[in-house]
Amino acid sequence: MKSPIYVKIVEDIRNKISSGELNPGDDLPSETTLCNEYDTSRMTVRKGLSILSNEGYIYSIPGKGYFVKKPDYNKYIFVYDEMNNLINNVDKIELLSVDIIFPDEELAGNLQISKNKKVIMIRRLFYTEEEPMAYDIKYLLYQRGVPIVENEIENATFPEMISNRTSLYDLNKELIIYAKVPEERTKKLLHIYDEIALFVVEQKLYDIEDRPIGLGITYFRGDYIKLHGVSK
Amino acid sequence: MKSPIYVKIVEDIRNKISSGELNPGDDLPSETTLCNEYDTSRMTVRKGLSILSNEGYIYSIPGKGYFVKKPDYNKYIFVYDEMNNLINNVDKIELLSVDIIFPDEELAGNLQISKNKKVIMIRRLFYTEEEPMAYDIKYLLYQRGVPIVENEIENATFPEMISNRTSLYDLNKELIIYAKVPEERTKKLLHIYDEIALFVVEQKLYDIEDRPIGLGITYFRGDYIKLHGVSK
DNA sequence: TAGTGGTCTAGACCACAAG
DNA sequence: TTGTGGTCTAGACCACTAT
Repeated sequence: MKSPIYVKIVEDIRNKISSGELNPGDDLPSETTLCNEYDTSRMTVRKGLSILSNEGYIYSIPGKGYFVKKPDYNKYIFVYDEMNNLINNVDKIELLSVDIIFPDEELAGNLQISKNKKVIMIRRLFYTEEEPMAYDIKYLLYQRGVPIVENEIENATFPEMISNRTSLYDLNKELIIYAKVPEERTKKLLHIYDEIALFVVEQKLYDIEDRPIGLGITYFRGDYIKLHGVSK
Repeated sequence: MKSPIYVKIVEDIRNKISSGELNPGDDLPSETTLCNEYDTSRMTVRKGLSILSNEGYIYSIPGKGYFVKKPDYNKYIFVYDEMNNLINNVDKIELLSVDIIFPDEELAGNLQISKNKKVIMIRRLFYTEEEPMAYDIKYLLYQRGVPIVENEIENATFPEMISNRTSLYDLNKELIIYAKVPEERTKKLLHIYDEIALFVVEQKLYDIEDRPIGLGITYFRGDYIKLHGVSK
């Protein structure tokens, strides 16, 4: 029933911040002051302040003190995986092609390689309930000695595809999303006969030193996908 | 030049995890074992483990030990604000209307209110370089005594609009994004003459108890917006 | 020089898991 | 009963900031 002292400290200060009693830029009482206020040791006070700092409420400047931070009210967390979204999940995948190609200007720039480096191109079609819902292209740096296992490629998400050469813990990723009108070729692939918008997701993978590993572009039928994000 | 002991502990264990020497589900040495390995005190070991835990590499179970966590390789962080995106920023805003309305079925459901509760509807048009780039509608719960300051409404992002009644620290938010073909009315507003897709962002605001405060829908011209997200 | 936060110690007691 | 992590103490030394 009784909660730790540091939780009490966290709650008190958090309340003061969200109620407006403490405002962004204001300084907090010093650690020793809080030790006296809560009749506890410095390590306990620091544990509480460390939590508030991790939660983004405060920050500290050595030699000066703790200060209230401006809230980050434009940040959202999205869970994205080309196979699953808010309104439809992929239940069948057709592997259209796997090729070794030389990149054009744009792709070479994206992958930060010269145009004579080989690139693996994988094209797939995603289905849901027998209907094509997305056309997917991945470009991966070609690496000698790292075999392409078609079976694995066929059903893998992009991070999974490269998990045999880069640890998923070390992978940096980037998404760019936008809407666009489909071209004729894409309309055919996705069985689009009426006017339907495309929802495009470009996914870039980088290694731990931020060198590009791969580029993926997924063209979703606009009526088959919604992405969802939350603050906190 | 010399770094703290806990940093060394963090780096060592993080390396073991990303190199594959330690795998998801594996257990780590106990705190006392690490105390001996690094010839340091328990609080120092715990500081290191606490950082790894915050970074999502490990978790602990009281009485059992520390374990390696599966990486969260589908998570992305987006910074969204209806006024600014990867390719265009809003530089002029036209306030189309501010009305008090009664919600239809759908809106009442979204805001979790009955249909006889008043709702404020704000319609705006966003411009960039004299071109309309987005049509924006906000629905806010009507609160007696909280005045509508047109001047503030006109230029505010959604979280800013309600910052006088709910602390930005306590605000929970949700985004739903999708692509769609514009209706005739929207095409006129956004000066769309060719075929152009719409990029739609629905933004829901909740108070700290997750009660809805407002719903915003922004219809961007597809050629004027790209959103950007990163892992980590 | 006095005050601040950052690192660290060598103990302690507790609740909980497992054998 | 032993080992684990969770909480907490009462000190210490350091580097940095402000006066």
